Amino acid sequence: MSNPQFSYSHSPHAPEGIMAEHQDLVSPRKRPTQARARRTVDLILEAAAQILARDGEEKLTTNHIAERAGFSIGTLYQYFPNRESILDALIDRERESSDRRIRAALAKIEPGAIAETVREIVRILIGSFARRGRVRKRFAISMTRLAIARGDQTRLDQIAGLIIGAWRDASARAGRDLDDSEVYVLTRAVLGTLRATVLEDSPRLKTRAFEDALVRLILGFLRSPDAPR
Amino acid sequence: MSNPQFSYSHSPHAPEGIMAEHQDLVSPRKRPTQARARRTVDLILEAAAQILARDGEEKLTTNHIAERAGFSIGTLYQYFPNRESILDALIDRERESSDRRIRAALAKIEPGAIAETVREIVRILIGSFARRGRVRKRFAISMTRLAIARGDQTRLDQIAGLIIGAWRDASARAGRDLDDSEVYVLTRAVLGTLRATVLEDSPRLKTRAFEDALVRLILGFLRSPDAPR
Amino acid sequence: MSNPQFSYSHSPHAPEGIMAEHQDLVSPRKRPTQARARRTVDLILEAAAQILARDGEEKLTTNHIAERAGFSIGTLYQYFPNRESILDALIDRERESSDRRIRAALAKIEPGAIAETVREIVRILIGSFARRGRVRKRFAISMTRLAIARGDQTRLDQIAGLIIGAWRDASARAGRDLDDSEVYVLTRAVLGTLRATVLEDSPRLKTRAFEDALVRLILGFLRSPDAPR
Amino acid sequence: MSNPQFSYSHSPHAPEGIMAEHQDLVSPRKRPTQARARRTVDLILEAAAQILARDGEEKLTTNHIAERAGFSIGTLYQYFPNRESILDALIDRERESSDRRIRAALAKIEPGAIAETVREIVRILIGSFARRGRVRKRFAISMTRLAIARGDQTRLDQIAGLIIGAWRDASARAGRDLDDSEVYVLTRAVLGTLRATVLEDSPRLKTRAFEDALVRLILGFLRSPDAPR
DNA sequence: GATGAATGAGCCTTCATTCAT
DNA sequence: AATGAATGAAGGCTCATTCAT
Repeated sequence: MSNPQFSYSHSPHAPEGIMAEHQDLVSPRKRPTQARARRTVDLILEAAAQILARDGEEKLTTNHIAERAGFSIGTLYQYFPNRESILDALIDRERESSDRRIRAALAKIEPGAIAETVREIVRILIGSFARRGRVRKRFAISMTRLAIARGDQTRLDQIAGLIIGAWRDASARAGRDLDDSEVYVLTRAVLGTLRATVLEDSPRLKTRAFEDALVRLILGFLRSPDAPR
Repeated sequence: MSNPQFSYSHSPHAPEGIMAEHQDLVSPRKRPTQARARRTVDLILEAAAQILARDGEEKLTTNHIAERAGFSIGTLYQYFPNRESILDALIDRERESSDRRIRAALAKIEPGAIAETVREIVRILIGSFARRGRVRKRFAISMTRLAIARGDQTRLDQIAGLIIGAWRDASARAGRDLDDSEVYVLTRAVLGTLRATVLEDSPRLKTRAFEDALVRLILGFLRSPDAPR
Repeated sequence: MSNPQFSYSHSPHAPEGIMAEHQDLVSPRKRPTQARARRTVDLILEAAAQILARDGEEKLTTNHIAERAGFSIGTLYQYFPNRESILDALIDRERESSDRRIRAALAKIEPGAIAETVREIVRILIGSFARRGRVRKRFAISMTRLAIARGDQTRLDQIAGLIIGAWRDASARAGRDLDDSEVYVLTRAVLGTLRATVLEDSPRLKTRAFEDALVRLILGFLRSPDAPR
Repeated sequence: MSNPQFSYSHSPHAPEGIMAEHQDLVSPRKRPTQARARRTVDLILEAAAQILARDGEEKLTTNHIAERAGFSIGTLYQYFPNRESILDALIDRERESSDRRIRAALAKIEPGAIAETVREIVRILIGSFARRGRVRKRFAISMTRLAIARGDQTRLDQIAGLIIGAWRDASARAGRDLDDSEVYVLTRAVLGTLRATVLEDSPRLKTRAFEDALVRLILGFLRSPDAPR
């Protein structure tokens, strides 16, 4: 989370108690303690997401958001201290829902032949990116851009780490373990490919050939004879 | 080049003689004919690059550019029809200088063992991105974002294609050739990794371990037994 | 009315209840719902009218209007989507007040000898233009120019038509009726004369001789033996 | 001429010698004494006229004019002290050519029956306005607007006066002569009608019915029994 | 005589944010 | 709690005009 002290996402996993006790100048004007308030925040975020999807980033103004959400601009500022915080909350919301989906899928993988496990993982990742594309291409792209601009690793990267871990366990490999740089390169390679495919809006994403190539990339890397020199 | 008839980049490869005979009332802008004018254009682009590097994209306004360049806003608009065109010219300039460096380096590679060739290529690419990183991380990020937003594949992708080709020739491989999806994934993986490393401003970029891992990624992919399953 | 769905003139004839249910992101601007807002719109229009009168068309900039009205430029744009719409509203306002006055006067004419009726009408028209002249010659000129530039027939033309109709009824003429071209020429002649007199700022406008000449023009035309030649 | 001390029109009738001996701050930078200079001025005016006709008033900028004329902006300012003076010169040029045409046509009218004479005059006037429309509607409208904005009576009005005079002679009328107001109204009525027809871009202008109606307007006025009351 | 690079006030418009009601 | 009127810095851009070469 980019600013853990100031979260607007109401995910069941996000502890609500971290919030500051008293509000300084940058904090929200009002703490959404009541059910109605929570609903208002959701409506505002939903409006923002809609605008991002339908009209694009440049239309994502505070006034538009308030209007689309059906509130006055004043109300919006009662829940968010500034425009930035709305984007933050939006990104958090997105990331968390994405996280949940991937975690759930990973939990279902049964340990087995390494090739099978990798393919399963690849499918989950592709599905994760593809879903975004399905909902709203524009939204996905914008969210990615915003997250990157904010320096967010998009929790997917962490998850990618987990995947490596999962794979590590699943495999009964002989040779030495992957070192930091190798993990780093492998995750960036896979995620970078997926991101590029989404950004380019390539229809390849859902093809079998694409999946095969990604599997080949990972397995080839893992099975490669130890570091050349 | 986004607009071949109206380029501001003075690359030795760009024919200078295409100048239109007659400009109508809606044509972009005056073309810099005098030496002073040419220098002005360069100063403007340089100022834009500086702002991108030091202050970030959101400060890249026409007024700031003009100010930093030491000209009045009117002068800027004598040479660029609008803000967009400045970005275009900047991207062109960047891409061309990058292209030249990479091409020059590639030309020096001597055919040899595939592993060596791949390592050479990786070094060239890393060098290419490292230089960017050196100049200004922010600049690199912005340029990449701008190029992507414009649908530019950043000529690096084409070059990546060339690399694959070069590799193809260099190797006396038996098995079948790479198909489209495989080339796609391989280039995106390598470039994606490099980009991520720059964006994250990771010190890894210049380490031997990183280089090794990238080489392993490529060779592992190439040597992988044909399509799994 | 140039844009009947979005009128700023609070004429008693304009139904106020047409307000759109839902405005999308590109809709003009907020509609003045509160009393304060309504007053603001009026002040803005009043300021525009003043500037037109005192400083001329070229000073009629959005910034000047806002300043003279005593508001910030932002406020102006809360109620008008662009400069154009201010001019439109101004023209509407002018035309409606002019219409009302003329209609009211016409309603008072009692049927009688044609010569008397024509003279009454002429007096009403002169009065209508004279009032304009009183306010501000510059304003009148500008309004006329703007209205014409917009393709507006300035409702006066319609009214001129009504006059012809009224005259038609009033007279028990034998000969054939006026044809299109004749009506056209007669209205343009009368209105053209009045306009020229205002534009030239001629003191003639309020003289008896001028009134006589206009009456003579009209009666002469109407009584003229059928098609010459 | 709006500013007799500063004429750029090279009509054979306009005495060239009135020009000020030495140049003050507002005067042109250079007196076009040589043939080449005169040609330059003509080219500039011609360019301005073309832009007015093809692109409209809003494109009539000094830079555009210079460009279209094939000169640098600097050269333009060597012959005209400012934008205004170009418009003035343009209007003069137009008016003079129009004057000449009408005078020439009037000279050919042979004295005869009043009805015939009036019809001849009407035809000349219609032809004068129609020609404008034929060449470039936009140009005619713009010129008229510019002339009016400048308070020019467009010499046509004077000429209209001459026409009345001509008619006066031609007719062997009994009753009293026309008084000032009557002349004023009659000329404004005729000219106003013609102007309106051009501004409205009405196809009526060239019809026989229109001509008939105008004739009826004039004759009706002239034959009308003396001022009522 | 001619050029064209340079100027900068000023135009229209947007939008995040505040605050009185 | 909510409203929405008001704000004003800032952005992109135009164009008449000047002046060194």
